[in-house]
Amino acid sequence: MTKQPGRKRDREATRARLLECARLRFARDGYDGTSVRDVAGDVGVDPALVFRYFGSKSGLFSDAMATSQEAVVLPDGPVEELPAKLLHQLVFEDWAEYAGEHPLIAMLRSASHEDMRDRVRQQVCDGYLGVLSELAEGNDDKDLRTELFGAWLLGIGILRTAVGTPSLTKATEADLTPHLASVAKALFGRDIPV
Amino acid sequence: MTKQPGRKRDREATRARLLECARLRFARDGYDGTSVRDVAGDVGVDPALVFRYFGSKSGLFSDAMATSQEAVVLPDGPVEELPAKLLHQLVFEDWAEYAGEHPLIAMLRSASHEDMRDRVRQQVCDGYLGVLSELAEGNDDKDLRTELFGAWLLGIGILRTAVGTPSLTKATEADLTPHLASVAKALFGRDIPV
DNA sequence: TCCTCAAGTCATCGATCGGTGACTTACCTG
DNA sequence: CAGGTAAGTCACCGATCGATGACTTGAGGA
Repeated sequence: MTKQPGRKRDREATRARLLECARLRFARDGYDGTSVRDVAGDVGVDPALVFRYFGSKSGLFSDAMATSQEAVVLPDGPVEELPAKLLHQLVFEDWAEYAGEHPLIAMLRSASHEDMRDRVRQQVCDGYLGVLSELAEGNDDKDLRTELFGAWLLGIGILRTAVGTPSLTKATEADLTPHLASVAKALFGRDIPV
Repeated sequence: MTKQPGRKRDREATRARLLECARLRFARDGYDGTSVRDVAGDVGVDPALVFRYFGSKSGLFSDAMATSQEAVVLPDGPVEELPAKLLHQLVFEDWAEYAGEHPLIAMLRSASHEDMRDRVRQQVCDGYLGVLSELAEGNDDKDLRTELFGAWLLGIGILRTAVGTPSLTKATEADLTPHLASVAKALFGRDIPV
């Protein structure tokens, strides 16, 4: 990712590399902890180029997070397998691109600005909660129970990666699956085989 | 909280006011988003005084968070009431001193530095998880189930205050208690009246 | 080959940050 | 009332930040 004197001049490729490095930096160090010079230095390019391409630092941030949203692939398949799949994706998948943390958890680090909060909420609601809502039945408080289950998955991810609580950090996916099933049954009122 | 020309020169009182305003700033804007000049301006004092009292910005941060830890009162009483009390304290109590958010959730905003992560982990483990562990029985994975329940409470707090998910934001304490009971029963294997 | 236009660079600005040391002011004591 | 001491202030430093505009360089077409 360092400057290579003989590389070609390719606007789109350079732009993509800037976005990639920006995603990693913003996720690992947060918005304030990342400077435009850092990102440009990772790509091996002059910092002024970042402003030519993205207008401002917040523009770079928005574009980087917008492209990251496409990278999150929501699982499909039988609804009974959704909790296990979401747990795997939120907690156990190796998000090397985001310094080992899930993008959502990493984004919370930069949630000081209001637009970041809106983006996280939209991604959570339209993405994960929308998938999870297929699990809930009934009309009374379907959405609430869905969000409660999503809160659990998010809390597990945060305690594991951001806080580093001992038992959850050591736990394997197999250690969590039985509890995943029992909590899913308690919230959704039906058996969820995992 | 502005400068009052006729106020007395009281080192301890000024120091306490600095810590109070620092806690609010750090919680609301994060470590990087808070400047020493901001905190000093809130108290109505010269920024240089902050360095005279706390040595550095990180010293101010450490002292502010150390004093905040004492402010967290862990509930006691019958173990059966612990989940409801913790839920109230983590989610529904009005933490006006910390811009409406629970200190733990606010601290995650400043978790870019490593010592912040250690402090949050220590506070979670020695505090909340220690209290919750009285709920778990058996020896197989007592600690894991305790952390799983703590993860849920933390996730609820984050979805409510930091993400702003719709149903959880609107939910009252009474809306959550039945689900709190069922999940506690699922994880701890015994009835928890709430 | 040479010209053109876009990709990329360079120099620099103004603001703000954490931090330092000399200075001034107010309170307490004798 | 006088003077010492601690609380609080002032001026300033070096570094870094986001951002701007003029400049240079390289690749492709006529």
